[in-house]
Amino acid sequence: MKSCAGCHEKCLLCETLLCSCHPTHQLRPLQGSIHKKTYKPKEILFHEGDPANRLFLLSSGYVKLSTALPDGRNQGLRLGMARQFIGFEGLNETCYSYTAEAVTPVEVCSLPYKDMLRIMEQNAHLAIAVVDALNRELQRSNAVIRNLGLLNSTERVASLLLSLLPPPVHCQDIPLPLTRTDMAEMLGLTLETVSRVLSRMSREDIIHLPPNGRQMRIIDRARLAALTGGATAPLAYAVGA
Amino acid sequence: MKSCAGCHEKCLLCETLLCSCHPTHQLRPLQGSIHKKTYKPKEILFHEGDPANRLFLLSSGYVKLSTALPDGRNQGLRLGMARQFIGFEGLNETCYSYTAEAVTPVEVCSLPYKDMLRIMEQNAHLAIAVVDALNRELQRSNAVIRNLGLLNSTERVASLLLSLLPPPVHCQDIPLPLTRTDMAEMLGLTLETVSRVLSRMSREDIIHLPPNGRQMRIIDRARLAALTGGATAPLAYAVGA
DNA sequence: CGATATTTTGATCGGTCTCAATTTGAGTGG
DNA sequence: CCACTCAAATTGAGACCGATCAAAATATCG
Repeated sequence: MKSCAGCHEKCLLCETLLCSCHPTHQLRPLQGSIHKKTYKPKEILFHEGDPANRLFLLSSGYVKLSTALPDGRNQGLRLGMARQFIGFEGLNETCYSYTAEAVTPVEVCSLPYKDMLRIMEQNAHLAIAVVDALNRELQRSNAVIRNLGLLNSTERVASLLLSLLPPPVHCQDIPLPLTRTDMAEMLGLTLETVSRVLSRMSREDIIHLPPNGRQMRIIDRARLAALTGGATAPLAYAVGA
Repeated sequence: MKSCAGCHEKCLLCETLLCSCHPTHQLRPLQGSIHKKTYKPKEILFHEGDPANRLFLLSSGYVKLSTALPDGRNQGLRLGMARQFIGFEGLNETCYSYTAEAVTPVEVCSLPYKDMLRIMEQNAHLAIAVVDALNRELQRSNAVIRNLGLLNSTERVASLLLSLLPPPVHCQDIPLPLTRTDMAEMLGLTLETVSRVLSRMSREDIIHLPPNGRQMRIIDRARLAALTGGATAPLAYAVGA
């Protein structure tokens, strides 16, 4: 974990904060407390229940956020993507309320809550930018709730796949490797059900499943969209800043 | 809809804003744009898709927030309770992303987004208070996602009932009338399933169902809690500020 | 009291889970 | 390069939970 003091052009957190801090010098004293770190796939950023005092901003890669019941049942909440905050909910708590695990190589910046609070106190524009970001997350959460409450297994899988596609309309490849278990945990299904749905979609030439098993390609976006049950809103996993 | 200029002691929005506005006079010019309004049960505050330009703060009563798919399937998102914001997510959108309907007599204050933004710009403490509130909502949403993804019908109903009980531990009565349909829509179940689960709980003397059918009383909180599957976190519907 | 909405309850159906076996792929060391 | 091991994915058979359809019972309200 090294300080971020000298990497303005590469550190998203610095960048974000600097952008919204008109008197730039306000930020200087903080740069020592902003840290940049990389994680390999399957590495844990933090566990649910860990004492929380830092917030993270994802520079690149994907992070799986999940929460569990005492009996071990595990539920995926969302995928953290570039330019999103992670662990912000702990701001006025003592513990993280979910687990964050890298699913790809990941770069994050982090800084202590108390420093973030200090910056927001001094800079209302930044605080408003944060309000904005949280509002967007809330909308994503609402879409997830809708989908879990209303969609059947096919609709859920279709929505997930579409929401994982990056914005360019012509893009076909899903840019991250999710196991059947990962998908099942996000969708409130079992891995077998996910596998069956994907197999059927593949059989019907809607998607292509490489022998690999994880990476996937969308062949027929229109037919896939027709399977979502009209859950139009990009299911909240994707959508960049 | 009357102005709120003269009701500092009764208007939660004024109160909230005044509390966090150190130079109180900053707020004065806004009071003309803060409006107080009351709604009767079943009245709609706003519909999903309506053009959005005001945010609401609930002074008293309960508001059901829900979102629908194009084919009509409807999903409850949460119950808005006293001291919570409603319609905040539209802050940088053009439309409300869900429908808000009173389930009890309701008092709300509202003001235009642009005024809220102006106050936040001038007052970072208020903006931080908003960040706080949104973080709490996000945690509630995460609990809802967890419960929809992991819990069976009995566990869902039990969690809902417990989450509807106001804080005092000895309190037994659920303070708002929800129809079976309301509950089903919040829980991702059918009204028949909800009815069956409630009937069984009543038969086993865990709850009491008045002939009324809507108001309910918790008889054995411990046994009800044992049915939640360890979904400890108050299911995010309740929990006051 | 009659009309309507809501709830309860029953019978059946179907989608998803569960359990199990098999297949496939990735990594390792000979 | 080929066995071997281990993890992940696929596929099948059966069970079960909740949905669906239908009817009866109970409230609410004019």
